[in-house]
Amino acid sequence: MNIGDAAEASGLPPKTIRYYEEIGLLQPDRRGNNYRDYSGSHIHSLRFLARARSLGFSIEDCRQLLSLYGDRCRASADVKAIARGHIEEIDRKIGELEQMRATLSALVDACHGDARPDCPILEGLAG
Amino acid sequence: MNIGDAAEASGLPPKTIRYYEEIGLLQPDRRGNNYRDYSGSHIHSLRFLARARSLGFSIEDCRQLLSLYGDRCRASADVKAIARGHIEEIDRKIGELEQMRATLSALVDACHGDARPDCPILEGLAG
DNA sequence: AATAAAGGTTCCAGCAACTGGAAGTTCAAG
DNA sequence: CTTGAACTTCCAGTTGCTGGAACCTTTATT
Repeated sequence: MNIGDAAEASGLPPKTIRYYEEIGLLQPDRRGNNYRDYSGSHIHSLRFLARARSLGFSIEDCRQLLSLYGDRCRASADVKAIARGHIEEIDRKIGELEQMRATLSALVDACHGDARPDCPILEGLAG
Repeated sequence: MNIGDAAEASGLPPKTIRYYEEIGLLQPDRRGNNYRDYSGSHIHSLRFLARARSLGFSIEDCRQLLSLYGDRCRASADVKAIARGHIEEIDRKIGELEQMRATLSALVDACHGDARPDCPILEGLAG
């Protein structure tokens, strides 16, 4: 299967798939014409990667998850630990964003937002 | 005022301050020895930038906000529009993260997380 | 059979917003 | 006078791709 079809099948752009190969996430076979050749299990891995990335896992997390995915003797505890760590990270980010949102939205509410130059938002930023 | 003191006064690292200069956010004076020289109003701008960045405004947003901040004839509506746009962006990000969190946390809850290889998280990622 | 279009290949550059490090001034203290 | 801190510039690396150039192979059309 050519990279274009692999892209179609996995939902990842060809560029991204080549990039994943470059950083050693996934090594496809090569055909006589030097074209990459993706098997069913490659496609499976690509879809796995696509989902893991869409859930916000870092590339390094993905590397570990993929390795655990391919390890028939893995302990589910290892996977769970990575996922838990990632949830904590997500919670941290959500917290930060909500903090920003609250501050910002207080400033926006205080601003009349018309043609006059007086502006509580800028004043708030100026401190 | 030297860059080290400006860093101290603004809370931004010297590297960041130089970077802001490089991208044209803020032009300090130069002394005879080629050292950068920051005035009170420079410090004010740096603190403004530090706060705006900590609220998640992009550098380009900051550039506009800083320009509005320095414009005595600005309309507060312009500022409010930028801030509103940014809040929307924050809301979008929060939404995405919460979506991820929900999916991920369902997977984590389904995973027994012990020494056995059976793992709903990996199965979920595999699709 | 010739050719054009589509899809493959490599490599290099760039995005955001810094950050680290090297190599070379200049300044302040003892 | 020397040591060390703080300053200068420039280049490389971070994360995770993405765009483009230059070239090769396959496929479709004439």
